[in-house]
Amino acid sequence: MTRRRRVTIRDVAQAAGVSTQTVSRVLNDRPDVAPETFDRVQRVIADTGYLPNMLARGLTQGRTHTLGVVAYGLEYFGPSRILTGLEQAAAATGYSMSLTLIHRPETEDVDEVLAGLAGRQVDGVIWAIPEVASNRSWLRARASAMPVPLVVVGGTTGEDLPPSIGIDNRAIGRLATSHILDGGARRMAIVTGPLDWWEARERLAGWRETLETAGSRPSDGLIFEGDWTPSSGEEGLYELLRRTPDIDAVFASNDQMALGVMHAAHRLGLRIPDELSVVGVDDIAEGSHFWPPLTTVQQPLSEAGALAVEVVVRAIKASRPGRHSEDTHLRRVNLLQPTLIVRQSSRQVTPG
Amino acid sequence: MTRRRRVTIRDVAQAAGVSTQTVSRVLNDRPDVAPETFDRVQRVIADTGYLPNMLARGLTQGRTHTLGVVAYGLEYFGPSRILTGLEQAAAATGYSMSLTLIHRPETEDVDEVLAGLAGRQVDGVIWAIPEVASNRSWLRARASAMPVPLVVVGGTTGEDLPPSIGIDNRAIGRLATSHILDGGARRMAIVTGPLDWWEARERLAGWRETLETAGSRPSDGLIFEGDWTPSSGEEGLYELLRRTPDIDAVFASNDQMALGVMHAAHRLGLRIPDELSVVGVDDIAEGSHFWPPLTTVQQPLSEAGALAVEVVVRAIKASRPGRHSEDTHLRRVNLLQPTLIVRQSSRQVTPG
DNA sequence: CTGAAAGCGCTTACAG
DNA sequence: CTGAAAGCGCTTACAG
Repeated sequence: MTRRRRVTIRDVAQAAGVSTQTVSRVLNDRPDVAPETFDRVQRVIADTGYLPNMLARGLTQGRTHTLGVVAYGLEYFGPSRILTGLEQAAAATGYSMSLTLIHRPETEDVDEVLAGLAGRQVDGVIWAIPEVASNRSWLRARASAMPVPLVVVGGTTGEDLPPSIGIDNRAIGRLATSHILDGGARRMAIVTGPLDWWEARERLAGWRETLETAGSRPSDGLIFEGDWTPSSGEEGLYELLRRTPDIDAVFASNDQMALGVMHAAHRLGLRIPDELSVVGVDDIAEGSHFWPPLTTVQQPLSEAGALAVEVVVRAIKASRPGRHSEDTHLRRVNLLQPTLIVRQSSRQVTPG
Repeated sequence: MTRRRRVTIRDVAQAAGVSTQTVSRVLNDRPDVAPETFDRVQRVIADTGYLPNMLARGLTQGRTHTLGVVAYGLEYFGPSRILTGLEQAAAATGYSMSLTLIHRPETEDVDEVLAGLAGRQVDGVIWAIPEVASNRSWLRARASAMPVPLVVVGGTTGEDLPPSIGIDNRAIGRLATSHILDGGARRMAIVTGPLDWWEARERLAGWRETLETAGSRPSDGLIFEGDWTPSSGEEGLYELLRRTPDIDAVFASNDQMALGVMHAAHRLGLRIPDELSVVGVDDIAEGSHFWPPLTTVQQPLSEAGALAVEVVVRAIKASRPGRHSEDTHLRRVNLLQPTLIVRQSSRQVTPG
């Protein structure tokens, strides 16, 4: 299948009997074209199926209307939702998306990823990698060297880092923990995510804070470090019960680990929620049909993605020549609030 | 933050005291450069942090090393795995990925999506949209009008359609059904996906075929059409039992619906697998920790994504001038085989 | 082994 | 309202 040469602006100009300049005016909807000329050119464009070459346009205009997105772990719930939010907001704003996936969140060879995006002349970069280990510190150096704005989604950033959009993960821990306390729990354990993840540490901190405020002692024996998988949740409950047999509630830092905890409870013959309250995080689609249906904390993930696009697009516009306004309306750290979803895996306040 | 002007090939040439032409030779690793010159230029490149502008390169070379990917339903298991496979294979082959998400699989306004990709000069397109309703028929017309190769992943295509990579969904139905029959089921129902989906119809056909071969009658009363969600699985079991009270096994066309079926069974006090065998499809991460752990059929999804990249890249190379070889080594329809994963939700063959 | 010229397909000032 | 010229940042023949 031989592909024929593509139609160019010259072909259109020739067919319409005008200069390429005039065709360009029509393409860009400039006002100063005679209505008659406009129509004629438009007709030729439709007839020939002409499509402007965006490479050429990008080369002359110095912008590509493309956002570079660097993400990790599309197979997980959070990242895939964030990405969906990103893509839709980008499309709605007229940007297309160049996606690069990272294999490990704490990887260090992202220099070439950023270089690749810069070489492809993206107008801005959205960094959708969770904060793990020290992967934020090298981002600092890289981000300032980038020729275009960069925004982080999925965590927080400090003073000298790019703007960020994240979920208030400490609030997640507080919401889950107070709900469990309200249900009358006397001994609440936690299965955390990997503690080199910021999100995992924050959820733990929220749990700890809330317990302390309530006058309870969040001892280390009540903490089990999982790895986000159902298996680690299962293992977690076994281990926690071994250490502290009278546990009557578990806050699992995601729904998959909560499922593992419930699985272990079933094996041990522990009734949920009567003997063990279980609360997760994420609100995965399966949660409402677990046995029993899982109480969980929902995060506004696609909203975070959408906001990231909004912020980076605003930064792009602010950085264009002719506009040297301070970006005061750009908050640097944005934290969105989670929502508790109560189902049957947690004991409720008993009236009276 | 004012961004300084980017370094161009001219800057490098000037600093190294050579022509841009020579710099270009170094960039592209051409052999005919004096070693000394090569080193000098390379050093300037490193010092200045020069990055070739890919737009300019694409404009002159007529290729962008970018693949356009059109996908649907990233929040679902299948699509997200396929996308992961796609991205990794693309990256490994030196291609970057321009991602567009569709909101409904049977949508008709994808003309502008394809036009957008063509305008951005992608070297090839991967169409990762499931076959729903008549969305393949309009693809036919569009695909042949595309100036670059297009490959479909996630279904099959006919004679006059682009090459396709898919999973053998009929085999999925057969695998699940024979496994259930082997376990001694006497009355097996099915909860299908939406029947305007090719995958759903094929899994149903595999179920039907297998039952017929076994001498059983796959009556319509044993078929419930779900919508892939856990809720529809739950509703499905209630309805099926109403119609046929002696059902002792259900093949659910995905794991989420299988979860819904198990949920309904728990509510009804039906023991799994003793009174009801349940088998799903997908092998989602949660399945191994359902109660009981779910028997399921796994699909090689990321392999399908990787193969799609391989096929489209081969087509790209074949379509480049100077190479008019028939693409005989390119099978047009590729069907990958699924694998059964046996856990505890299905009755096993009892020896003796 | 190296460079001057032309061109990829557009848009941006600049004239008229 | 419209066009001739120059240029975006590269690479591709073509000379030497």
